[in-house]
Amino acid sequence: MDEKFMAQFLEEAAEMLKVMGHPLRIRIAQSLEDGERKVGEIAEAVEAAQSVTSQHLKAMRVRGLLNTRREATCVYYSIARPEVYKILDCIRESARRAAAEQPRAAAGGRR
Amino acid sequence: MDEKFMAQFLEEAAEMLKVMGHPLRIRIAQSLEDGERKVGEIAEAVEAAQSVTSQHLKAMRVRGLLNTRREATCVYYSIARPEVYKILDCIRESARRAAAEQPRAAAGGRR
DNA sequence: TTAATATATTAGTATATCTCAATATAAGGG
DNA sequence: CCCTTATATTGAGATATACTAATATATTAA
Repeated sequence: MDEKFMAQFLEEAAEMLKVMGHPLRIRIAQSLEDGERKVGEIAEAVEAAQSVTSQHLKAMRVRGLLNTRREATCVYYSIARPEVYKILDCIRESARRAAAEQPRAAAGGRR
Repeated sequence: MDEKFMAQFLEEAAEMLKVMGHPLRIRIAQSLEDGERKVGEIAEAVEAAQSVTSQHLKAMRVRGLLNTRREATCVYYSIARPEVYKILDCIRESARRAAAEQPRAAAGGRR
């Protein structure tokens, strides 16, 4: 790969990570892991306002992370790139490690 | 894992991704993949000013992604968390995919 | 103590991001 | 056409981030 390609690719990779670097957007991605969902369903799943959810969905879509499909008045979003699953896996693995280090908190045990 | 733990973990995971979501910080991480390096070496490797490099290193350190070790006047940084390697792998895989889709650009072939 | 080297911090400014509330658009039903 | 439902966009204000240039700190050597 030549330098220009690599430099530009780095920019895009960074964008992708940055977009995934938001709690709500991670939850949105998680809510789409089992397949496509309507905006309303996603908003409910992540417990965020419709407007906020829509904005985050757009941020993920314009960077190519999500696909959309319209059906009547509803818009269905789905995961468009394998990187999204990879990142979710990475997060889960990280959570497992964190849980192993903080067993009480992770188990919900009282202090 | 209880909800509070999960919510807090999500915050931290998001922070981690967000920190990695910067081209220079990705390059810094790459420059540390084979082991620890001094700040000056890192700055040279990523072609950034000392001040800028130091600031980004700090951002990564305070989030627990990097460790430091002082030796005389030099400070050595190293990767502290497995997630960093994971993310770099994810990026490389993504680059491979992108290269497969854009063979000319990726190969540096002329137009 | 002073100088030299390596690294860190600060201040200032520009830009980006997030959230909220309100409003706009799109599609279908009556 | 008007109304309803679903989604998208906009504007405002608050906060965060990035970069530059300058300065401060730490460690060692002389």
